[in-house]
Amino acid sequence: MESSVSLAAFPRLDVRTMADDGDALRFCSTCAFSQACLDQGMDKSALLDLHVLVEHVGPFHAGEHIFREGDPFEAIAAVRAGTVKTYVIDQDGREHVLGFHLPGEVIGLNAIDGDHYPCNAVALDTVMLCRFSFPKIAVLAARLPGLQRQLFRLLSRDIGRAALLAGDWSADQRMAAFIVGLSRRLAARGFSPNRFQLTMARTDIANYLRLAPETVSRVLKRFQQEGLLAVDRRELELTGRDVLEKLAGPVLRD
Amino acid sequence: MESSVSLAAFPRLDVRTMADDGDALRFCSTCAFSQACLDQGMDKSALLDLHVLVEHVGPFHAGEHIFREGDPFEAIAAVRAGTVKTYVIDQDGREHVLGFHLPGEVIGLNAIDGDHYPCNAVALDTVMLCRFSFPKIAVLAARLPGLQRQLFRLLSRDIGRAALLAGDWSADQRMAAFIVGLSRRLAARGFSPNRFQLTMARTDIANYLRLAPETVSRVLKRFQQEGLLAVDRRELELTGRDVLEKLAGPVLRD
DNA sequence: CGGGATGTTGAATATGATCAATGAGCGTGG
DNA sequence: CCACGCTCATTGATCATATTCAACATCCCG
Repeated sequence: MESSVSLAAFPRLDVRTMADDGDALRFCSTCAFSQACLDQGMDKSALLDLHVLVEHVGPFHAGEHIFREGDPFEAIAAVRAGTVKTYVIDQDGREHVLGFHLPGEVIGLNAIDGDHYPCNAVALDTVMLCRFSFPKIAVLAARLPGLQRQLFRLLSRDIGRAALLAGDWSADQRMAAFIVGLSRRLAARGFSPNRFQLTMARTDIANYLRLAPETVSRVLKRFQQEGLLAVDRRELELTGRDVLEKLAGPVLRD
Repeated sequence: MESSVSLAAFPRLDVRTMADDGDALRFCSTCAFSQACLDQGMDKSALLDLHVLVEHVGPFHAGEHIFREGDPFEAIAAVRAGTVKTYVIDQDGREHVLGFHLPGEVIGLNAIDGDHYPCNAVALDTVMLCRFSFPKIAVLAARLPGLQRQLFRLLSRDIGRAALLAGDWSADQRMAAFIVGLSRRLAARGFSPNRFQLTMARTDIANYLRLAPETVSRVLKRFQQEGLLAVDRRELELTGRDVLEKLAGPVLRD
C-alpha cells in the first residue's frame, strides 16, 4: 500500500555544474541552507562548490517515504517544499513521531552518528528536497570554515530543540507551543504566521505531543471557544496570538 | 552562598607542550574523547595537535558551577572524573534538569549554536575536566577529518539521546531506563555496572525524569520489594537486571 | 451514494501530582 | 558525646489531569 522511495537509492537527478555566480544563487533560492552558509562567512565562490554537490530530488507525494530506519546513511537533505514527518516504530509496533520538518529545515542530522538512518521520514504532502551527500559535504566543510560552522550550528540547535518537548508541560502548554512554534517557523520562511494549514493529522500531532488524539481535539476546541484560534478542519487561524505566546512561553523558553 | 567558578573565566592551567608520543597518550588517558578520535581514524601525530590545546581544569567541588546560562561560549569540555548536572531555570524560577554527564562524556555541545551557554552546569561531586577551546578545535577539525567526524558524531548522538526522555513513558519505565542507562554508561568507562552510587539527589532524578520526588521514592521502594534493586541511601545494586532491562527496553530502544 | 479514514464528544478510570507530616542522616557547636 | 538544626528522603491521603473506552459525526474519495 505504502510506496517507498528511498532517498539513498534515489537516482541522482538535476546535478548541474554552475557556470556563473548569478546562476548559482538562483539555483537553490528556496533552500535556507545556502543563505545560512553565507551568513556564516562563506563567500560566493565557496557557495558554488556547495551547489555542485546538491541534488534536487522529488517530488515525493503524501505517504511516500524519503528514507526508512536502517537504510544506509549517505545524505542529509534540506526541505525545499512540503512537510516531512520523522518517526520510529517501537518494539510493540507503536509509532512515535519525532518531528515535523518544514521548508528550510534539514533532515537526517541524527543519522551522522552511525551508518544507518535511525528513523523513518515520510512526506505528508508534496515534498521537494535538496540532497547533500554527507561524505562530500564533510570533505568540503574541511575547506570551508563557514560551512563547517553552519553544520555544527544546525546539529547543536537540534539538541536544544529536542529537549523542549521533554518537559512536563500541560496539554494546553504543549498545544500552544506546537502552534506558536509552527507559526514562527513558517513566518521565518515567508509564509503567513497567523493563518496556515496543519499538514499533519490530529493523531500525528497527538503522538508528537505525547497526548491522546482526543485531548488534542478538546484543547483545540477550548482554544477556539476562548477566542485564541479559529479552527476549520486542518485550516488554522491564530486570533489570540498574545495568549498563545504566553502559554507557550515556558516551553519555548522566551 | 553558591560558589561560581566559570569555565570561561577559568585561568588556563596545565597547558603542556607534548615532547614525545608516549607522553601525549598518557596525558589524557581518562578522557574518552582522545580514544574516540583515534577510532575515527586520527593518527597519533594528529592526537598531539589535539592535546596541545587541551587544558585540564578542576577540581570543581560539589555545588560549584562550571558555567552558567549566558556565559560567553568558548569551550566544550570532556568530563574526566565526577558528575556534572546541566539545567535551566524557567521564567517561574523552576529548575529543569537537562542531563547528567559522567566521565568520558562531553558538555557544552548545545552551546555551539549561539555565542552563549544556553544552560547551567554544576558539579555534583568532585569534578575534573578536559577543556577544549571551541574556536581552536574547529580550526583543527578542518585539518583532521577524524576529529571533524568525531565532533559531528558527538553532536548527532546527543540529538538522539535528547529524544529518549521525551516519550510518554510510565514512571516505572522512566526509572528503569534511568538506572539501566547509568549502569551502561558507567560500564563503558570501566566502572561496576551492577553496584554504583547515585551522585545526584532524589529531587534531581525526579526533575530529570519529569516525576515528583515522591514518585521516585515510591518506585524505588517497589523495585526493591520486587527484588530488582537493593537501595541503601544513594548506594544502588542491580539485583534483577533482566527485568529492569525489559522495562527500559522501549525507552532505550534496544 | 457508500464506505473508510479521520475527527469529535461524553463518561468512567487511572496514573502520577500535590499536600502535609514524619523520619533519617549529617555537620556543627555546646 | 549528645543536642540541635538543616537538608534530604519517605510515607500516607487526597486530588487533578489526561487517558481510555465507546459511540457518533464528518469528510473525502471511490
